[in-house]
Amino acid sequence: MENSNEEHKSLNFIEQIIEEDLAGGFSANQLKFRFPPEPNGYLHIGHAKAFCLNFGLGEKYNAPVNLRFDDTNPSKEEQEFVDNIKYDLAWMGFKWAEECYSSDYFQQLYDWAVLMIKKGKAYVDSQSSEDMAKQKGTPTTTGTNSPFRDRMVEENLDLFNRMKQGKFKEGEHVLRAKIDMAHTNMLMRDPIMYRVMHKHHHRTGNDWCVYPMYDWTHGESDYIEQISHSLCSLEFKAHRELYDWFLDQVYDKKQIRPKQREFSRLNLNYTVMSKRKLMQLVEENMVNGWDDPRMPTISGLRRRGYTPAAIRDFIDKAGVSKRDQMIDVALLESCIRTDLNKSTYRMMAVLHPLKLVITNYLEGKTELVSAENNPEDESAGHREIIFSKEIFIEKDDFLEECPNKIFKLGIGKEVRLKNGYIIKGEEAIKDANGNVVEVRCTYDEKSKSGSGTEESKRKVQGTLHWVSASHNITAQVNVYNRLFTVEAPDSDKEVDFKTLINKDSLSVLKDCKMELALKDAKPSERYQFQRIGYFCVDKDSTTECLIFNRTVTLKEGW
RNA sequence: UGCCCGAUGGUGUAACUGGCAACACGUCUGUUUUUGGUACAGAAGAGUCUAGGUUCGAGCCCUAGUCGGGCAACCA
Repeated sequence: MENSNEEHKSLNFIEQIIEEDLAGGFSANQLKFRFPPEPNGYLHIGHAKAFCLNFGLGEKYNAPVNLRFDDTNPSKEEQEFVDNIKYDLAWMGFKWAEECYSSDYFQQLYDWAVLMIKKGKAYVDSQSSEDMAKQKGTPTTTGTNSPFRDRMVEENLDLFNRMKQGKFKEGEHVLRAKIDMAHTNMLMRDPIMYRVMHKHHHRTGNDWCVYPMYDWTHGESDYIEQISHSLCSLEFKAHRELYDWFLDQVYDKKQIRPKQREFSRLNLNYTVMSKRKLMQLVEENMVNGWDDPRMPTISGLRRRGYTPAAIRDFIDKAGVSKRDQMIDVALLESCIRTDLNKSTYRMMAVLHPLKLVITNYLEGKTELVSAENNPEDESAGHREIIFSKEIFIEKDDFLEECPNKIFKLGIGKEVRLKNGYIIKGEEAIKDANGNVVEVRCTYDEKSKSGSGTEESKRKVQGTLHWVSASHNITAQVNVYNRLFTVEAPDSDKEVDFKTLINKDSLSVLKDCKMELALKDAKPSERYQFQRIGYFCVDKDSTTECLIFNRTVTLKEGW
């Protein structure tokens, strides 16, 4: 059918590059992408931009996307991180074509390096890193050649071989590409390709005593896997020149030549995104682990109650470009509200209970009231809730002298109890300090919700959620707020970001009263607590003590 | 001081390759509502960093400047 109103979704600049390549004759079935995390930390919302982009492109063009662990530095990398990264990606709903490891290519990389030595394109340098740093020059001054730069091929071959055999100590020798010590791009000044490391590798064990550097490894790995478009963040822009140079050393024109392109990384306000800083928060116990619901990690967001759909929607709305982006966390929150609004059951839970006694309600009487499970979804049906003479309402929903325009219960003021009756405040019982500890009220017997009576249709200012005082469960609620007090905790290098942590980022409420229907709630289930927000059952929850994490508040009015 | 990127409402992203600056989030109004939620209707808010130039016409092209970011790990 002709669709003249078809929404023309504009392409981001990466998609435009791909479209241009396609228009220029590149075959669509040669398109191939990759997501290349280093297994030295947990995935966070910033990585989500990269993996949603790559896997999203794979879905859009029906092209394979490899998951490649960039594991060239055994001193920082661990199997634990590999496992968690895979778990997160699978949870997000992404399917990789192949699970690859840069370490799978160590032999090929080594062989190529030997070839480069033979062609006079690489040499073994035997200086200290300090000396090499001095010779590197600065962005404005050229570097100087290493005294070992013109070693004989045979000597280079011999040394490199013995480096591999483990005959040297760490730091004694490195293999360098022979490019140009006067290059304006510092990365081109004879970059290091291999260093000696006597470390156990999570996959290759103790097979290797030399490990390749990122620049030498990444592009060649892309080439080996025949990746068509190698997408990375902006800080690698300057590396592109080296990426291409290394590729030139091994490139065969019959093969696909990978193309590196760079986009800006995603920042979220009121949090930090660097792996190093997140690691610090974990190690110094400022949070309870990588999956603490306050962390911007995928595992933290998951535990907080975020859904894959909401995260993907967020990344989609954030877009892809080449300028620094600091995205308002309100956008993330809007995405999860939109998703949860249509899917979650509405429940009644009182976080700060205040006892309310209906003086004219029969002692010992109970009745069932009907509640809609989800007004956004007719098929979700209804459930019944026990109503009784004594109930709990939210402390904050009672204001002794309450003006009519405020939607709360007051003395002499009427409100509706959700799904129940209209009540009128009569008396506030206080303790010695003047705190209200109980409220007495009367109810209008004819005002029962859904009864159809004139009285039930009365308009009152305010509808309160409630829980029967003798028919409820007590549960714990973790109320989470932003982890930092300022929008950009890491913007000022003079200020330690840890001093900017929000002291109220977590409050644990242990005496919350919830309706009986929540009794069998299971970990990771999500609910809306009416008038409060969205909550997710925590994984540490037990049948004896349910724990709910607040995902996000409802959009706050007034 | 060198090189490389970038600059569009508060935030983010568009503007079909030069033709009245749009969308989302946020903000504010109103309507509906047994959630101060949702839904719906509407409003405010940028004249596209600055100055020149090319052009009938520039957010898009050119030049210079300004501002922001990146680049000198045996990290990735």
